[in-house]
Amino acid sequence: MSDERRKFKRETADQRREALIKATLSLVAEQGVRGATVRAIAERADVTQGLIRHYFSSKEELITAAYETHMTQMTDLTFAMAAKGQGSARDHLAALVRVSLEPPVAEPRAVALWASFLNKVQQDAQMKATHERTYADFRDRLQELIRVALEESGQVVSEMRLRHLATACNGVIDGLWLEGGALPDAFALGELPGIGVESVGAIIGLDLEQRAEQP
Amino acid sequence: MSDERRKFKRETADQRREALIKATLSLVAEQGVRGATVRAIAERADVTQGLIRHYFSSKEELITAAYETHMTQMTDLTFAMAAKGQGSARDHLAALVRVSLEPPVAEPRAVALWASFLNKVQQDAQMKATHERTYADFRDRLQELIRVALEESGQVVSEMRLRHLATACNGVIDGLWLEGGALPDAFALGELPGIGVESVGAIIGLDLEQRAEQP
DNA sequence: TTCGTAATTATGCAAGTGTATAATTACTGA
DNA sequence: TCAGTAATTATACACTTGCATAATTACGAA
Repeated sequence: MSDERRKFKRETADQRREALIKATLSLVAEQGVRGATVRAIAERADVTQGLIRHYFSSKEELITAAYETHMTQMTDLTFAMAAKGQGSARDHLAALVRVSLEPPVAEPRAVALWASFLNKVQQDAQMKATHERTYADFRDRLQELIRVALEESGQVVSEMRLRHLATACNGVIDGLWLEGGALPDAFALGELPGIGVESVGAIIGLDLEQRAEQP
Repeated sequence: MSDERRKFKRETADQRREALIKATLSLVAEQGVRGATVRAIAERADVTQGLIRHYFSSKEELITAAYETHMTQMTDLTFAMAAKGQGSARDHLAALVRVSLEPPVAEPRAVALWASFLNKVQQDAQMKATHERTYADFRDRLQELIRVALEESGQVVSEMRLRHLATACNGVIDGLWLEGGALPDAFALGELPGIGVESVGAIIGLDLEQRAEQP
């Protein structure tokens, strides 16, 4: 029988890193950090385990890189999708809320990843930094949208008040995002975006559900 | 030197089970399910590892029991604290929201536990059942509070509408609870309960922040 | 074509994992 | 006081884990 050595193809460093990170994320989503062993990751990326150490100085570093990749992609994807429809600022804000609470942003897989990483985030300094950076990034962008939407309706609010509103809206959005991913069967289709738009509208004092009038 | 066998004291089955569950929960909260090894649990409960198998047929069973204990205690504690002040139904509802978003209900430890268990909950049938039971329990109780508060203000709503309102409020509360525990530094003291009361009030159409008038 | 080298595989190891089982000992009831 | 027994400790085992290192091989440069 074939005791032949396994054939392989050389890939660029970027391709291999990406493949390893992708394999890691899928495993963490399915089985938690616990299930993301070097052997399981290697198998899913279709390489042997030794290669992981060739691209990452430790498994810890791979996990950290995977987390960073995931978080950044999530935030970017969310704002990119919300920016598609070019309407009033109020519509833009409403769209952001909706997009944040629908697939592919809000889904069990993404929440499972978030939950699995939480422990490590609280312990590892670098992951904590990534976490805080992406959180602040999202809230700042949200705050700007709120500011413009309020100005559009003739309201001018203080910077402090604006920060408070953004924090509150961010809390509700993130919260519903988590809830939806953790309990996918608890909400009807489209129910969560509806709750989110209603709540955010109530907090900032704008009716987000009514579409802008036709010109 | 002493190669003496370790001294021990016999305890009741309940005490030992409780101690083992407590040790398990503290380890899971700190280090995730990964850190809750039989040896670590035994050490923290001040017994040797063999004893775990004497009280639980497997480590899996211990984890499941710990989850069940934690979830049930959380729900009961929340409603017990909210029921303390005996005011109007509206005040009672507002108190429930506040209590849910303050320590000791809302704190990093509790959220860390929730997140650590999420993966296992999605895979293990028994844990999934516990999860859904406690969720439904909380929402049903919340729904009843909302119903009475609305009736008190002269409103009668359909059962369907009531279920929708309870789902929405539960989503916001759970969401903010998660957010607060995951990002303890992102909110000022008392900010989260304020956001929660405002949002829940907006959803059901009652001003929860204004206290009931003195008689 | 051939040769050097970096990418990849293969193998081994020490530490940690859950579980099974045997050996002790603290307590109870007579 | 003194067995009996269940609670507890001690030990062993097979398996998995991350990591290190040696052995190969694919591919580009000359």
